[in-house]
Amino acid sequence: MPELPEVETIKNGLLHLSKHRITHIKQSNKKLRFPSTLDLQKLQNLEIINFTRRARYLLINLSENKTLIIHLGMSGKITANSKFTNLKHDHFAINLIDSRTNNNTWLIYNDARRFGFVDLVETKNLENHKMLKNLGPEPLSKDFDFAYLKEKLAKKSMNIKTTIMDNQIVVGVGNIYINESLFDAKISPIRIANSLNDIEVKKLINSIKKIITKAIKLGGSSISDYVKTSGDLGNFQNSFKVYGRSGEKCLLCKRNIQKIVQNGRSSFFCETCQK
DNA sequence: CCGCGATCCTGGGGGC
DNA sequence: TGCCCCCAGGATCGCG
Repeated sequence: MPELPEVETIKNGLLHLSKHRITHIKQSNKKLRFPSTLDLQKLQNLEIINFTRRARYLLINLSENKTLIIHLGMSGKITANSKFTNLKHDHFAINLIDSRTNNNTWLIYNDARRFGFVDLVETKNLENHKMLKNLGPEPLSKDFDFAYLKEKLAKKSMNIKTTIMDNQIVVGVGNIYINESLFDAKISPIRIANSLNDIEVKKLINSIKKIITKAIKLGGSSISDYVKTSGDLGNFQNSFKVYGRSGEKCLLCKRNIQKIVQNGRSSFFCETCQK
């Protein structure tokens, strides 16, 4: 799925649709992650105020104090098109009109695996939504700092990789970016979280911020499903140093990159460079 | 409270 | 071409 850089890129690709008015909505009857009790026709005639993001959730702030929450699961895509052609796995499509120019845009949500979801809430209740209320800090925020992470890791006896992927510790760092961040920090994914010393905690924070920042700059990582709202691919996949490179040579020491499985997810790392 | 595995889905790729 | 198995940017739930 899209991790934080992919959702941030999608959000940025939609900003020009702020101030547009919703005129038509198409919705399939397939369930996404949750059985759909939401009737998107409620969106008719609402105006888009702006687009924001929290963790991996795209938030569309609407008139009448409503917010549409969208999560892309593993394979969700959002594109902005001049036409709606109802492709396989299109789950909803929202027609937007720019009142100044009468320009028409379809915002289309497509998700083959249907692990994503959509919900509509009163904006004042947004932070209390069950999917949002227990989230940790944003990785690029000041709150994600040495003192915070040191305290969190001290209580964790599982491996550092799985720990960082826990959204209650820090949000949006998924399987690609944790693998890349641990390589950058030269820390092995199998290290127990509470065994990291102060220098390692600082390095890990710096590496996560650096990798996430670079990935946003490059428009995210396109492996199989992810595309930008324009339909174009992201570029960070060309910067992978360990993710997906098992059996290939480490760019630093030339030994082979290893692949192991931790909590059901693949981990890629260099046993020589990461301690 | 913790760690771990199963689970929700479809599609692509490799082996045979 | 086809079948079968494994794998995939996530996150929750239930078990011991």
